[in-house]
Amino acid sequence: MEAVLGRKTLIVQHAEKLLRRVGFAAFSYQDLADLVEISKPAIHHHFATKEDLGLRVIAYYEEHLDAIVNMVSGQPGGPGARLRAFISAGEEQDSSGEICPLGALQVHFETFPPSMKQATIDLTERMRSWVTGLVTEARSSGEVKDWGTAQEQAALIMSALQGGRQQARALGPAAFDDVSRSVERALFRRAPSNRDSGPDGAQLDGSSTY
Amino acid sequence: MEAVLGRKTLIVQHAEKLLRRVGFAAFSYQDLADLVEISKPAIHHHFATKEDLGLRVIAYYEEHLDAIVNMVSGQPGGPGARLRAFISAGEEQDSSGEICPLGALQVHFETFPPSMKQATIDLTERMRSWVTGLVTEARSSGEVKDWGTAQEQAALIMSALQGGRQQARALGPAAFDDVSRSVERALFRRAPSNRDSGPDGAQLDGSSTY
DNA sequence: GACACCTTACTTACTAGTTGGTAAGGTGTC
DNA sequence: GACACCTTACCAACTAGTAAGTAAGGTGTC
Repeated sequence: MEAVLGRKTLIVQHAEKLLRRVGFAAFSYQDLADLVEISKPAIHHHFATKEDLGLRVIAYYEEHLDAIVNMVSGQPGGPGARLRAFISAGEEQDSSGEICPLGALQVHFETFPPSMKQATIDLTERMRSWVTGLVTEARSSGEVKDWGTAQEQAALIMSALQGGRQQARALGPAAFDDVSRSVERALFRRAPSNRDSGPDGAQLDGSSTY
Repeated sequence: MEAVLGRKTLIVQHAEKLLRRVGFAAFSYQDLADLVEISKPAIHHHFATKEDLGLRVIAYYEEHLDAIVNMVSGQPGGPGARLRAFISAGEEQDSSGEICPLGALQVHFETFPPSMKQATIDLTERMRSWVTGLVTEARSSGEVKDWGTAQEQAALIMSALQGGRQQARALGPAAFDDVSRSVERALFRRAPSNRDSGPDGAQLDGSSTY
């Protein structure tokens, strides 16, 4: 059995990669079974329906967001540093061709059953409100420019980082770094901290951030 | 036959909507046939393989980009006005739940056959270089802030507008307007021209812009 | 004008293979 | 024996694509 990590967890991890790579409708239980090296009905044993599996994957993303929130809140420095940490969290991860989870959920929205649509909406709204809070604090500390509202700035950050990951699929990883730098320059009064200092910044466990 | 618009064109139009809504792998020839009200093999008559159809849809997007380029270059005012016209072109279109074509191509990239992947890369690069040119002109006219490079600013514009359309799927159309306004405020020295003056701006034929 | 011959645009009926999901049973551990 | 976890064998429904035939219309040539 050698369940070092638990088969169920392994299934979810492979499923989330497939969801992000090709979408929910475009991968089959058989694809997943081949990756996990298990029979197809064994997947059904853990997740009776594909909808169950999809919901679990979204829950996995919720946990991923928790990890980001913790990483950012544990960042040394003031609110500005925390916002910067969030914006640059996605940089210099290999993440070749991997798009951001939230973007994947939104784009494949129409292929979801209702329960997954609702979970997508919930996650998006939670993310939006958290980023808006982050921006609000950074604005009141005076480090961030004050054009527009905090909500508008948060919308820019989320949309740009999400779109950037996708552009990188066609243009290569440098395209994402352009966006990440650009977001920071558009928002902060002072220039970005030096970005190409190697892998010293806080890094998350795995795959691309938000 | 009543081919007012041409069956072939009608097939392409429905296919591009499906591609944008659910992705390339997630719609079937039967889905398409039902929409066009024609038999499934009749679609095969016009497009022997799904790949042929996909390539034609991307060519359709190329034409759509041509239309945007023409609309923008025909805009009264200087380079700044042209850039503003591009940024706000996607606003106040109903486009409920419709994401931008380029984003759809990039996100569904991995489900494409090689020829469609290449066409996606080509279209993305053409778009990137055109937007970068637009930004470069607007910068030299002094209307645009000069943080970062023109390429970085162009990357921000494209990514943000693309991500914004997707966020709107989960958060409603207002989320996109937040982004659109935000992009303009992040880039231009002067505040945006009044945006809620009703539908008087240049509008394109149909569905969501880039 | 009438016949031959072509293309375009479709139809119904089919193929081989894949889809999510199920039924029944085997094997281990507590 | 009860449960977790897995297997093989199967199902109906669906997939892209094919085969074969039909109806309409154009374009020659006599």
